[in-house]
Amino acid sequence: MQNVKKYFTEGLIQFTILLSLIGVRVDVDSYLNGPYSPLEINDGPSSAYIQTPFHSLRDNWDGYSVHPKCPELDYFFACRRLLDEVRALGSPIRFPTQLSAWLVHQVPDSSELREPPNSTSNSNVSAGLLSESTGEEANDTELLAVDESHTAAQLSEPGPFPSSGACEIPNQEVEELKGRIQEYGDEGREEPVSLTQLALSSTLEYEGLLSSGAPLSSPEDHHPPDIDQHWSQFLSLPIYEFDLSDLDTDISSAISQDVSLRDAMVTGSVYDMIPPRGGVRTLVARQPRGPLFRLESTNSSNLSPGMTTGLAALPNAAVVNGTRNGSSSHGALEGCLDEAVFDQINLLGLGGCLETMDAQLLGILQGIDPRVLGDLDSDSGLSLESSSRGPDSPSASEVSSSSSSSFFEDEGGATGYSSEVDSLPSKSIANYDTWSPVDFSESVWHDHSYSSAAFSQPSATTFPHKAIKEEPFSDEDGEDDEDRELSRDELRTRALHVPFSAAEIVSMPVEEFLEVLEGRGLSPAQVAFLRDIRRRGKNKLAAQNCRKRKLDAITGLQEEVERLQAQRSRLLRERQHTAKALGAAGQRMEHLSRDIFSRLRDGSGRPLTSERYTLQCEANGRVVVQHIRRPSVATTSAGGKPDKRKKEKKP
DNA sequence: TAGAGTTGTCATCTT
DNA sequence: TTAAGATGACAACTC
Repeated sequence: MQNVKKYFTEGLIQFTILLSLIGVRVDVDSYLNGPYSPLEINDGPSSAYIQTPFHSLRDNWDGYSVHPKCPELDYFFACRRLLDEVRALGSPIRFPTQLSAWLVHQVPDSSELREPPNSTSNSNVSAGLLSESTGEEANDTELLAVDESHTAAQLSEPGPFPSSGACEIPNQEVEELKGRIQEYGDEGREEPVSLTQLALSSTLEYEGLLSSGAPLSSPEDHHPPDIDQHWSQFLSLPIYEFDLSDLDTDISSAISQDVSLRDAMVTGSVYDMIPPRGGVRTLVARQPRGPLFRLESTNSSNLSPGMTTGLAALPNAAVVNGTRNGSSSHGALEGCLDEAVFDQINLLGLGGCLETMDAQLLGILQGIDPRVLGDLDSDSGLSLESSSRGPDSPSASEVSSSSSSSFFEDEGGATGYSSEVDSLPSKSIANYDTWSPVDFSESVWHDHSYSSAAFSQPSATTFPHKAIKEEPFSDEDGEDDEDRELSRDELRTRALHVPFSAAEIVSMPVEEFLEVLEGRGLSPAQVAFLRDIRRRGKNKLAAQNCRKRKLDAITGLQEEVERLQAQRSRLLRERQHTAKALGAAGQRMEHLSRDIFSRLRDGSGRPLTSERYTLQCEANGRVVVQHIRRPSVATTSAGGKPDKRKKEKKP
């Protein structure tokens, strides 16, 4: 209340002084009804424009003077500052910025603030203002003194500037302002919603805040919930809301896109089920992803016997646990996983008999659509090329012929269409059973660090190789089918009578591999060959992983680009919205100016016109009526100098 | 048949 | 020093 009295007293004194200086008569009694009446009429020169920075005005928000340490000079500096600002308010371009300073705090109308600050409301407000102004001019003489006091008090209400987030206004003042706005609105001349849109001081300032990333003051501490909501919707929060919403969006989109990505570049999740060796599970480089499991679980219902055999070779616990672990982070896929697990368990039940698989089951294998096998191969991290090397593959004969021609033929370039995994049920396995003292079923589960899909596929090596040899995948020439199913290294392995398959050589731990090299009495050629096989196999997987990572990176960057584009478009919309709000505020300011001028009278009792006078808002919320000095009237400006000095000295 | 995509391999570098 | 992994480049192949 002391602040109110202070402003009242100061305003009244200034008002009286200024009136005496310019000779404008104002019905002072009307202002005595209101608590605030710092309406001043300044007739001083306004040639110079001085920009008033927001930060320099912060000391005035709570009614403090410019120099709180010098109370005795408050009045002097306040008046001087007031006059300076009045002079500085000559540029109409600048007024919107100052306008926002006080309009921000007079907006709060609960009913209106709940409206989203959309362009529709702005346009409506603008239209309403225009229509009101026309009708109001005709009713100038009917205005009441009480209304004048309210209007003047409303305009003179001291308030914070938006540069600090407009959070300093007390709730009491907010409520008071609400009442005034409502009272003013009851006259059918106001739509506070337009003022709420002035929360943005200017588009540039808003962009500056956005670009600088400076957190806008949270309105939560001082504003009613409706104001908070409005602010969060309209002003600063978009920055954070963008991020959060975009983050959510990105996550969801990333997941959805991940599905397609995984489908496009499926890797062998089957191998994630490989039980750990020595209790350490390291085959997790190919992360078990939801879409991958979904894909496999979906396919599990249509699993071919080939897949069945592959899964059958997996220990039950390993399959279940591996699947569970892999799906731990994909709760939404658990249903599919359960289905997949049950399918796999069922298949495992079948797989238990696979060790004694006979020609009857292999006959089923013959009925497998090669494309299905190809899909299974594609699901593995390692390309098995079975899809391209099916019985119907046109290149099969070529590979077969080339590979059968010479095992030591130097095949430069890509030989990626040789199937190593398909070669597993091959002669090398037979040789392995004959030669290798190492338990193959154990070596298959060697948990090598590199995530190979292909080398867990050796579960297929649990096939009775004899049966496979007896029952090739194709009913065509059996020998050619076998050969073309073998990779180059596998064929070489067979040729060299190496007691290991290429898959084993690659998948076995380095210690074991060294033991093989040293303890087998292999010839130097065989040793070099085994090293080459191992190197190529590992490099093949490394290349696959590398490509997968590259694709992931590309996908991630694409998602980032999409997210940033969406954010940019949203910011552009916000800027448009802000520009509209600013325009509406300007129209409203014009309307209010006309309203005030229609209530003011000069010394001869004539109403003030906007052509001769202009309203300027000060930092402390006071409104000053300033006489417009036209450049053409040079003598007037010369004569105005003494007035200015007088005004400056008067206080 | 040209071109894009896939895959294996090699060479090289880094860890 | 060696093994393993990562990655660019190339070639073969498929579609």
